[in-house]
Amino acid sequence: MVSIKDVAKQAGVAISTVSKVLNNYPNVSEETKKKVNQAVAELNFVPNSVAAALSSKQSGRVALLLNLGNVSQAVDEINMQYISGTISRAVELNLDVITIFDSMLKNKNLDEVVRYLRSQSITGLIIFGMSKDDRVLQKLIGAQLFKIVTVDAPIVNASSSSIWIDQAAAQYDVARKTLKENKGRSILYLAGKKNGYVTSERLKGIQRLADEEEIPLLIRNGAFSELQARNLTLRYARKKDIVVCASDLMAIGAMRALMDMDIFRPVCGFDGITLMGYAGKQMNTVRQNFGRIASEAVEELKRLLDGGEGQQMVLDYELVRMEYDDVLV
Amino acid sequence: MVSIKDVAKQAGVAISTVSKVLNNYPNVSEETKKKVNQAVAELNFVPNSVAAALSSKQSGRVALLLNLGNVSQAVDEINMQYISGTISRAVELNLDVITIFDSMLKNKNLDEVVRYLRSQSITGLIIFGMSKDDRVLQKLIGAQLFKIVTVDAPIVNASSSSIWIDQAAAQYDVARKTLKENKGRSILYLAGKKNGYVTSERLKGIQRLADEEEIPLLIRNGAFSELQARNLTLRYARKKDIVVCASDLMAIGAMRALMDMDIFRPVCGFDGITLMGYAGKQMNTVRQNFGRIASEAVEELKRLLDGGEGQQMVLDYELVRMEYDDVLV
DNA sequence: CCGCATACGGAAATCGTTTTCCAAAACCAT
DNA sequence: ATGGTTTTGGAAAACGATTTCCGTATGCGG
Repeated sequence: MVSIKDVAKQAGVAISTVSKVLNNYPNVSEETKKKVNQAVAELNFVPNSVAAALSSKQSGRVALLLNLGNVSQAVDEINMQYISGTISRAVELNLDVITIFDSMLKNKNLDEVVRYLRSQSITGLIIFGMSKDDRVLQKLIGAQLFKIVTVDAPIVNASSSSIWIDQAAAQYDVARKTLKENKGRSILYLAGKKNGYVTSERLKGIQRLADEEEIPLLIRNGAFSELQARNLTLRYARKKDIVVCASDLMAIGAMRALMDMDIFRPVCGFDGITLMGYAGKQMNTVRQNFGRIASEAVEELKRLLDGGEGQQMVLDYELVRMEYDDVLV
Repeated sequence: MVSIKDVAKQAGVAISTVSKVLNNYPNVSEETKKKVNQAVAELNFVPNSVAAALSSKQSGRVALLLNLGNVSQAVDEINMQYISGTISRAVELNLDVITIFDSMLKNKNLDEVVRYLRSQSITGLIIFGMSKDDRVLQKLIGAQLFKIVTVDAPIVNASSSSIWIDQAAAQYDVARKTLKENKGRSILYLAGKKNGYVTSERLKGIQRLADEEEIPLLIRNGAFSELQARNLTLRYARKKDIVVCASDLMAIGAMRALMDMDIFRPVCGFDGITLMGYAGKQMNTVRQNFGRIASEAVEELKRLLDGGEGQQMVLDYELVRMEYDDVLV
């Protein structure tokens, strides 16, 4: 393997000089640079990032933690956007991503998880969709070994940042829009998984709407499950004017149930996934730009790794109405 | 940071001895092992894999190349199964995966791609869904720097293996089943993207069926696109008894078109993705177990990295009939 | 032309392992 | 005891970069 040493010899300069040229250090004359670059080209030299990491003690390695949740269509789409968004931006920023699923962490003891990350020289973590009191997350923060960026799970400390969209506002907005469009006077709300951050935020949003409008609000826990949403809809939808769901998948379940019952109720969802187009009816939903969120998360992590202070960022969302034609490719 | 040196001191042995214990080398007495392990525990020592990689020249780093193709729901689901299948197994085998999307490679010159992989000390590649004469793939093989496992793109050489399912047989089977169940006597076949390996294999399968049954076969190129499948169905479905599609997504497009036309034709797909449940009708399809394929690919790569010879593997598939209840969670 | 400041380039230590090679110790049969 | 194996443990040289520190050119003003 051709090393920096060979380049130095070929260029007739010292090893350290080559390193300086390679890393754009000052105090190297143009002439020397040229010599070095030529030697690099001639020898087709590629720096060994492993050696560089060891030497500089900066691995540039970052782990991406994903919550596979109850595996489903919807989650796949979201996770793929997270993954591709993260990786693309990371490569641009010269970070090196290894992907980890929470399912790989379950039934492992927490120390093992930390050991694994440490052994991999991982210095930064991007964590998607993990509730803020998840024990894994707590352990990772507690270890104080990593810079952490969480998405949709606000944590506050100097070496961590959080990014989220205002779930309460979004839930409020989409429900309100649906309510107004249909002149509804009561709401069936199918909530997400218990104890989740986004679940409780969205609950706040819908609660605020009901309070402001002074209309009845029936809340049932649908746990982000299509089947549960379906069953709850079959059971409760007749009694309320509109069905507001904490996720698109649930909205689809609700819509299907309504079609089976042969009654009409406006339904709205949350997430803006493609599957919405297959629900059979138009629906309002909240589009979160997951790719962009991921990309921002990477940038934020980079900032932390470069010594920046932790901060909180709120990104925007968009209300959309989805139907089949929107997804056809 | 606590290093192997500290462990050696604490245990009262030499560095090399610690290393031997850590890596299960022979010729270390039980007693010494115990001392070392105790020291490791006391100091909470975690080996630095970067240093190990540099020293041993075995990075254990592997890249996973994914074809995002025309980004869609279906592709997301398949890719997620590939990714999670790959990563889970890789961690078990102590390989270290970095994920790359072909979209990150487009409009990069090929040398850059190789340089990137080299600089990352990547020694093995798992490549999903890339046609065998893709220029990137060709370049990677040509570089002779990597052990490669391709999925659904047979290549033959000593440092490469390929895994695939028998696309022709699967296409034949599912189409035949659909034909027989419905006593059809003619076929409209909507094919996949031109020049793809799986496309041409599946074509062979459908062709064989038509030949054997001595029935008319109309082939149109639908490029794995839902919209194209829809349009082609609108145009040609009346003339044939059944519609055989080269992918589930196309099958859904076809089914929707038929519903719009208000005529009935049996449709079958290929892949077995969840989305099929939302098509509105039951359909036959071929279920490929993408997770298992990924897992096998990782094992095969490990074998290659350990010095094994390249080989070809054919995995099995399964005919299924999918409907809404199958996907409800 | 001298002296001083600055730009430039090089020698060498370092990062934390693995691995080779060798010496010492332990064992065994005679 | 002796000599010869076999275990066992240690010293030291890699691996391929980065980075610090220092000495020498170089430039410039006087």
